[in-house]
Amino acid sequence: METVGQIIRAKRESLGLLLRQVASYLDIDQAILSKIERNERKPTKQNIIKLAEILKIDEEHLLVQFISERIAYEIADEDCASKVLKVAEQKVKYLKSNLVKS
Amino acid sequence: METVGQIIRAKRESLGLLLRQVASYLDIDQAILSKIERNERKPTKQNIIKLAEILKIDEEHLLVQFISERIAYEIADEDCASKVLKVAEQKVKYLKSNLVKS
DNA sequence: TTATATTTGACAAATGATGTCAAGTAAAAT
DNA sequence: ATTTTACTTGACATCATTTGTCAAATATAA
Repeated sequence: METVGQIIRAKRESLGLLLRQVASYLDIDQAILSKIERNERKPTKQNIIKLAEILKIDEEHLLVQFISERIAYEIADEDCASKVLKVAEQKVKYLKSNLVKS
Repeated sequence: METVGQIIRAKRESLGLLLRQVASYLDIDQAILSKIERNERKPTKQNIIKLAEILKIDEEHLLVQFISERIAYEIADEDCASKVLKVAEQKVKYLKSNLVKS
């Protein structure tokens, strides 16, 4: 299963872009991008949005991969991980139905 | 839908326990427990485990409520929340199948 | 070798999590 | 109506995590 870092690196290389080019577009140091691609650092949501732009990846798809990856790591060590996700879905539905406009 | 804070407060009151009694068992200030019960602070996982003990709540049930609540708040504002949870489930399965013993 | 690209680790700043404390409020008992 | 008891509130401290910078080390390619 491909990680977000792997997706990014593969796409960046296939486009022939350098770390420093992409990093400068994201306005971060290339060291950080290098670490993001090797799963040593986690990108911010803004990083993901910019990366989707410059690498021509569907933004929602990349965001879904990113957030679900974060959640998966959060709960992978719990016995009840699967139950947690089911209950979370119910809670999300409940929260969305009661969302107040900011 | 009941929050973890509400579950805890209801159970504590039904057992006739005081904030300071339960807080001392958790080894935290009663101010924190008061805030936890009113969803102003988030309990730690250890808090939850101790709370399940002293309040005679099934530990796994309370943990599931706690973790899923955290996740639900994390993603409730995303359009793709439901998709995120589905993908997260796949990723969890993948991670669990590759878990290395510590 | 030289130049270019990437990786690594030490460090710093900002943010968030976690807790203490004491003063404030509310409710109940005397 | 005072006093006591329980709870709430907000200012503050401490510590961990996140997020970033930078320069040296390494690897790759000319």
